[in-house]
Amino acid sequence: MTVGRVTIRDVAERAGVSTATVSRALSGAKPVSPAVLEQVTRAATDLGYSGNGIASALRRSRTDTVGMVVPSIANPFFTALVESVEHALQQAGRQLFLCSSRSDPAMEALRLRSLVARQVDGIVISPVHGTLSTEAVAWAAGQLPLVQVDRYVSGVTSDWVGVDDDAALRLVLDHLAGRGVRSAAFVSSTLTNSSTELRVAGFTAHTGRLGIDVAEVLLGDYSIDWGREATRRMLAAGPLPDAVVCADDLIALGVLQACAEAGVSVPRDVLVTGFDDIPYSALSDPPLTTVRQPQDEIAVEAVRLLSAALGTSRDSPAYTALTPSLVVRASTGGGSTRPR
Amino acid sequence: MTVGRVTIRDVAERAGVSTATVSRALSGAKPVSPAVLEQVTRAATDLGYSGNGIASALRRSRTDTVGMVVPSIANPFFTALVESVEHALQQAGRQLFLCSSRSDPAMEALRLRSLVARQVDGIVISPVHGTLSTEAVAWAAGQLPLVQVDRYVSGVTSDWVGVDDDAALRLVLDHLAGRGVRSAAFVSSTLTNSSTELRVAGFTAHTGRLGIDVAEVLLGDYSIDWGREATRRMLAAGPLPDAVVCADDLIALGVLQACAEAGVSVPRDVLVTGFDDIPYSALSDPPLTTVRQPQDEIAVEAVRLLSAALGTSRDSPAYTALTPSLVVRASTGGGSTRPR
DNA sequence: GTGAAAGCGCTAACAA
DNA sequence: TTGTTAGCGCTTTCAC
Repeated sequence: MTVGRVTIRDVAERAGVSTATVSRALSGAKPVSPAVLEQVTRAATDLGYSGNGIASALRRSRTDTVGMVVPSIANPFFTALVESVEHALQQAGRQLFLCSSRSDPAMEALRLRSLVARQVDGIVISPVHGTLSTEAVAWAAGQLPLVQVDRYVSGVTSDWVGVDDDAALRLVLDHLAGRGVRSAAFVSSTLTNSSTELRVAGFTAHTGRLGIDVAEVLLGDYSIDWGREATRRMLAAGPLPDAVVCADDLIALGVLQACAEAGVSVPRDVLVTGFDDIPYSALSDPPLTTVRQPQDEIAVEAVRLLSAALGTSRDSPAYTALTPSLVVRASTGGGSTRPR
Repeated sequence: MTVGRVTIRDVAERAGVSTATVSRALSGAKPVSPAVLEQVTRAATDLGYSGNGIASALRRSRTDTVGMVVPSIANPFFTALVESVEHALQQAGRQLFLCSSRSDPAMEALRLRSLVARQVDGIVISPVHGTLSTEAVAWAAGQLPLVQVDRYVSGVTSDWVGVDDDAALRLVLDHLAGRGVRSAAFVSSTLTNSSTELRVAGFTAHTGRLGIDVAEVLLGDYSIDWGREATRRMLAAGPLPDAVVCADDLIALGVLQACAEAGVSVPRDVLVTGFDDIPYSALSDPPLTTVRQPQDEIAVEAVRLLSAALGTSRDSPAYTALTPSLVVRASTGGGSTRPR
């Protein structure tokens, strides 16, 4: 039911003061005499006054709201990141306006335009695409403070916070080498964003360093379906390598499922690793060895950078790569150092 | 970098017309001569004009934005629902402002106040608590159109869309009875919201009808951890019943994990069922028999009801319970009707 | 089809 | 400490 909205004037009249005083009393921005404060508070609650954030935002030209754009909210990695960011913002008295770009650069551009039009104070974004996202992200970064997380597009002057992908692949491949792996395939998304590129590069570099044979590099998208599909293709083409390294946990879960369907035993016949450590990676059959991202730290750092940017005009951009860790589970033979 | 914002006046000056004309040209609300349209469009793009949604919202007193409040965005059921709602809204030219209440009524009240202050056009909410959420939800429903989804609080005059929980439990228990189950436990969240209550009631009613012995009803929260914990308690207390019925998939995944740890075989020693059909329920060990919610339909109907409410002042509230379906997987012995 | 002008609800100078 | 006043940027009558 839409009731005729009660405005600050109604409260002012009832309290017998000016609207300015009501504003000051309710916001607590300027001192107000105790008696008046009492009057105003009474009047406001009596009338059920709840303020008009739009009018306030227009006048103050700030909304105390930060926009966040992620490629997907169905991916548990991003939902965890979103929760962390929301939590960090709350400490700073800000709200989060969340948008999903559905891995579509056009949708992403739309979301960015809309966030800028809505005058959010800043933006946290994990861009969809390494190049197709550039224009929109660069434009938005020119309008207001913007921090990229997890992924970044090149050619945009903005802060970035994410994980050290090279270090992550080093952890994974050192671990696999220790398990006696001599050949490995990499299942990833298409090379359309920075972290994917860095992971593929890391895979190539560290297999090279360790003398592990690169059986195959399959590029699709970050989904369970793609992991399943990629595995079917590999199985159709011949025997699997010693290990299948995946660029995220969803892909790895799909790989595990396809292996189970095909009667391929993990870890006996093949070792499988994921990336992100989403909650479900501990529950699969077998549980998944994976790279844990410090998403809480990523979120805190992103919010810190944004808050800093809200004050100053422009510092030189900060690129912060946080250190990942390896979670060893049964999909690579578990915690014991049993040789294969 | 915050550039001095370009306003409608800048565009008007450059195009040599009035601000009114610019507004009409850009919004397409009123007809404008082709020549002027061209001029204005040029000027706008030249200057990189992007409009001020706040000012527009204040003037038009509508934001074309709908707020959504869910208990958790970590729960895949809610993220799927959110994606569906977002998609449905997009068709209607509206945006979604998403908030998580983190299963906390106080946080929920905060979010609702904030959404109302931000003048969203309407609200879609899945309330945290059957009684503790009432005040805030009722207040918000008094301010603007509001639709409850999945769960509802009693005592609030608003539309509701969800699933028929009684029918769902009938599906589950008929299936289990067909598998020869004579005793069953129910693992759920505490009875603090409508759908939980209805699921427990459905469990009680249909076990009674089928002559299935109710071994235990354990109440905690909707999480993997609680499912694991509840199972450990049952195992500590004695042998498990023939089946463990869970109020959602997260709980069921926890139950499966605890069974695996304890060396209890599913489905040989015990049958397990979930609720929601989240993506990971097909990937667990064993894959989970579960109730599929028609979340796309729920979302579409919720948005339809909201759109209707935006026009009219008040219809009598609609309670829409959609029909669920059963997805049979290995955790209850799979699709075959192999008797136990 | 276009312009002038009023004003959405609020807050920040500036006076008093 | 409080009131008066002037807008924030936009849309929308109301004239022309």
